[in-house]
Amino acid sequence: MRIATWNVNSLKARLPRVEEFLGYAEVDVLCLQETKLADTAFPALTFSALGYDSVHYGQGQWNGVAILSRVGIEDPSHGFGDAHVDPYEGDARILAATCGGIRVVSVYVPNGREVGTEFYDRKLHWLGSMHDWIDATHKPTDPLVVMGDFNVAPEDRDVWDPKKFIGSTHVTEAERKAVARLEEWGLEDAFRRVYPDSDRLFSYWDYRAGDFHQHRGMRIDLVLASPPVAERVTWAVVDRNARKGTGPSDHAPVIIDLRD
DNA sequence: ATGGTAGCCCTGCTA
Repeated sequence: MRIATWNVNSLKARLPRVEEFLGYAEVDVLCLQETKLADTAFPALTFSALGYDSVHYGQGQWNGVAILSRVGIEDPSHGFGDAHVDPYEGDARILAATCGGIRVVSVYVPNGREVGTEFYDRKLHWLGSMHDWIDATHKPTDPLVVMGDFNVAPEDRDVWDPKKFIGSTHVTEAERKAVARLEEWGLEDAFRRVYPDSDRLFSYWDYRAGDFHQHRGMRIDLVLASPPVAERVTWAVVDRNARKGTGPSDHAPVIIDLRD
């Protein structure tokens, strides 16, 4: 079983690239973030024609998350539920569904903008609420994968130049602790399981200043898997070709293979 | 000092 996550930075602008990706990548499950579409504009029929069932949780102009699957898609749900505060209430940032026996969660964590702003504080709050929601509704023994754009680089080796990021969002102790808390709960960074000793393996490159071609990137798109899923991981890759060519997203897909 | 690009829609805001 092959699963993948991709922040597409507008599915309307990126649909040809997503169709192309589905044509060669042989993914069974694909989580999308930043579709920037209303649910009524989501191209479910296009995906259906390619063999994928899909669910979408969108709001229109911003955010928006989706799950595509060719191994079934059941019991979709979105948001944290009434028991947990969503400091970005109204934003379409989290969607879950069961695909091929795994509870799959597609997440788009708030960016945080700048340290010291209310946006940064709400990002940390949002990550805390996601932890509490996961803890209240799942068990580490469940087959669970939480994947998407976390807007956090877990370690210094996950950014192109740690010195350049001092004082910036995505790398602060508090953000990293929020991700580490998910790992303490039982989720494992599936990409790191395959590449425990590698550095500078990025999933995002700013559009500006030729960052992609200068290898100035960050690894902020994560696949966090519970033990029953993590122990099935056989392979992982960032599809850097999807970041090249005409009209790419600023993120590349992260692909994880699981043994059956 | 604050660039550089892309995508959205109130050609400014968000990333």
